Amino acid sequence: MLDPAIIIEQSDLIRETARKKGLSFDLDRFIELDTKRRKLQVEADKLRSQKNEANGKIAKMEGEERQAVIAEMKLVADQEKTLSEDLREVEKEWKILLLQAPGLMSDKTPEGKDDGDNVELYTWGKPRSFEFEAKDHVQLGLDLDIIDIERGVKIAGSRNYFLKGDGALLELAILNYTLQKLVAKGFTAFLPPMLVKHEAMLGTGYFPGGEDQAYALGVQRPGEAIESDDKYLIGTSEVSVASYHKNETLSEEELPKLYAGYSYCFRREAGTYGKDTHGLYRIHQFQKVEQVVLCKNDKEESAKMHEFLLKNAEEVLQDLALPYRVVAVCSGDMGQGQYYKNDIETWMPSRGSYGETHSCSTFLDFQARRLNIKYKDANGDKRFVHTLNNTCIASPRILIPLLEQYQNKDGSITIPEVLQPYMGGKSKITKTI
RNA sequence: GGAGAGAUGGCAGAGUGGUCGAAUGCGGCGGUCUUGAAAACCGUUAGGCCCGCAAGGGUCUCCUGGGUUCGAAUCCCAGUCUCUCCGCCA
Repeated sequence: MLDPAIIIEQSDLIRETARKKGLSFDLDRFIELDTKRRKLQVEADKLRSQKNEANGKIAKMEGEERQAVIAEMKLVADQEKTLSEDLREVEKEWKILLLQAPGLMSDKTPEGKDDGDNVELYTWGKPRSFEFEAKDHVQLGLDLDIIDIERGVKIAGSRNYFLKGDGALLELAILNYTLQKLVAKGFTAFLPPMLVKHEAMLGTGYFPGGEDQAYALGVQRPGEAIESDDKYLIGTSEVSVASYHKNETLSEEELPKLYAGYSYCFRREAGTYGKDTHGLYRIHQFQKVEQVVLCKNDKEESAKMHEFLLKNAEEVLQDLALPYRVVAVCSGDMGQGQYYKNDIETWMPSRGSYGETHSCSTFLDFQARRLNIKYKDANGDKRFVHTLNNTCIASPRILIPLLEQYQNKDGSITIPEVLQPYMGGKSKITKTI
């Protein structure tokens, strides 16, 4: 959410930002409503003030005089009621629009329409060249009996899978390794709720707009029965962890908060029919270790944190010796609330390209305003924190490059050294039976 | 799932229709005293919105949303959450 004052005062900038991000935001309507809202509030406040003044007096009056004033105030109360209703109506629409206003955008963000316009900043590592015919992760998983997509689909529908045996253990190893690494860097580990209230989705900026992508429990959809739970499955632990301090005022000394959320993530992937249907790339359920940061309301500070989060994720890929590149996400591929965003794309041999595995975002105070998370600064003033987040590892997508890059000619998979302690010391995944 | 109790400021806790945004205590902050500290004493100590260059003023908020009333922390309705007891259960 933007500071409403900014929308009014810098309307040209906001209009431009909405255009660049490809968002529709009815700025003119917002300004119109804002003007109306102020006017109505001034009038309503005046009538309320009249009422309050009379209330004190009526208590002390008696007889006819009292009855006369009460009769008079009855009229004022009626007027006030009508006016308040109008005000409430206007505010309602005003708030809905405010939630749709685009967050500010960094100068560093390249302008573009979609992910095709993202700009590569640098690469790390070299894709492996195979001296034998390499398999893709689906074939490897099937042959080693560690990934079972067919049965996953049988049980849970399209875009579902089982991880099995060493496949299951490997995923846990990667996640555990990553979490430990973050904890060693000062992060606090979180196992957050995966089922959250509407306000958490709203506060982090996924709603309104992203309702299609979230699994909802007990919420009425067209043609479906109504149930009483109004709960949503998170698409990322960012939703729960960033909301952790909702409606709280922190002290400046305790910032930055470095949080590592570990959870399953659920995504409906609506509107992606036919896209990335092969293998474990685009699926409905995965596990992720997410970095979430709350820091001071200072662009330099959040830029520093952004760099920090990016490097943490890169380190994990470097530990795993997986080649990757970092891109600057362009305006059109960025979310409503994001100020600056980098994706890390890891080399995936079977795709013959880099595929998105991480997403690092700076929000400034966009989320903090919605979540009402403040801190008291050195002057004693209350300010909204800045929030950031970045994937540290997400699996099973990361298994795609991992399995494919680490495969051997005999069909076995070498387990990266850093993961071996998390796999009971095992160094290879081989065919069992 | 059944029965009951409750939700008030940072915390504890009064207040059951009329100057109540709210007593009191604790905590926090500032000060007096002190070589320093403690104790004691004095003062101060919520947030949102609106008007205003500012000083300042108005308004809203006692879980949330409606309602009754000239007037609601207090009365009514709905919802949420917490606690206790019983049942069920990973």
